[in-house]
Amino acid sequence: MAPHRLTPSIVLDTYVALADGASTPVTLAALGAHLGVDTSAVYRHFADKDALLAAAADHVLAPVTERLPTTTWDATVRTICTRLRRQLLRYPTLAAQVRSGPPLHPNEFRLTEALLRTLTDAGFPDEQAALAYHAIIELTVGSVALDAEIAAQSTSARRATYRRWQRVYADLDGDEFPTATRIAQSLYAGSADDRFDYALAALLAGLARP
Amino acid sequence: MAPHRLTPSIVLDTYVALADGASTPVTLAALGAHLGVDTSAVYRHFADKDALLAAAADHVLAPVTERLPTTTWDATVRTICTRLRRQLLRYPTLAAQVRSGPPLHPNEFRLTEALLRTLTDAGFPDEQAALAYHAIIELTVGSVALDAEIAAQSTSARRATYRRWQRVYADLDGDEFPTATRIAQSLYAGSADDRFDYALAALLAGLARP
DNA sequence: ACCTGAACACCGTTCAAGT
DNA sequence: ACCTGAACACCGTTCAAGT
Repeated sequence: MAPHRLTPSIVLDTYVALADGASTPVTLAALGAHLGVDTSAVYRHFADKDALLAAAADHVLAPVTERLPTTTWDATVRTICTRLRRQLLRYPTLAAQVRSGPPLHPNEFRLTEALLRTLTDAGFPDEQAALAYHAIIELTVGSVALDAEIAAQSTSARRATYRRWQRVYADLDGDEFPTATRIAQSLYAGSADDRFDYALAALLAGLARP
Repeated sequence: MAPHRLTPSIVLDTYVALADGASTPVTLAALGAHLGVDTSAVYRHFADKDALLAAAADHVLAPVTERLPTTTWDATVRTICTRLRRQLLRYPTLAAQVRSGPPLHPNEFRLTEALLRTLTDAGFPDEQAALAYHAIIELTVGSVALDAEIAAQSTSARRATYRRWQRVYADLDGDEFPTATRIAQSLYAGSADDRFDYALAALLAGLARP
């Protein structure tokens, strides 16, 4: 069925397709099955699974820096971060790879350049641009780690989960947890994307006025 | 050697001790060996490894809310976040557990209450307190996911790693990456803790002045 | 009642043998 | 030159058998 003549890019594309929306790691067995090839054949083209994951993770970041808006600096930053978050939430098993190390691949370099360029063009001195870059990346990439598990669920399942958590807080002992019980219905309100947007807006506002 | 009479808290304490500073998952085999007990004996006291991890993660958060300062609201928030980050960096294999779900254990409830209480006392309306809480947690817990791998290294090894990364950016093609190459020496400057403090201060400033 | 020990399923990885 | 297939190490989990 599938071609028995592998190339790195065929392996990569197939792996990315399998990782799309996958909340548990994609095994090499699954990859081999979809390629119509023995599990071990992949080792001809990638040193190990980690190398394949790294390549796949960078592959998925390509859309992040395409055709960026040039209206205001914070609109550009928000676009980059929203796209980055979106891609990482779509490929949760690759997001771990992006978190684990610094951006040392082509599309990650482009992402870094775009953010740094936007910040320095906006008037941030070099050192503050670097600190702002780190802050923005920590919030954006970090937020994915918190939201990934829930993002994989359907919209209705997600809302039900959030409601369940709200109830847990509402049902706590009011003497020990007066604030949590009182504002339980405000916790996990709206979507995770909304909460991220709010956090990013606050961070950018704070970075601009130190 | 070790007692063959297990209790949940003996299992828990031993597991936490093994997880201290461990950058790779602590296996049940390692736990059994240190307890002087067969691997499978743990299943008498915890449903599975996930339950053990959850209990260990919460156990480690106990110091976060002890004797909090009551000077200013942002000093309190910073103390909570610094302690939380510190504990999660110390136990990287448990940090993943904290990230994966919402705070639904005793010490996590205390942490949530302390943050929400501090924010509402500072004058944040309920809805904004909840959004601020989520933003603060995303940055703090998320930052650990990015810094954990490096934090496990010794100070000198860490500095060498940062210098290596700076050189990678400095050596990029200057035409395609003009900004990254120019400010390469400002990237990964100082410690990860410094960069986190900067990010948290900016976030808190932005949250206070929406 | 609690632990042991063998067994199983799963997964990444290696390597000699095939074509 | 490239893939197959068997084998290995590792890890979480189950369960009948021991005491």
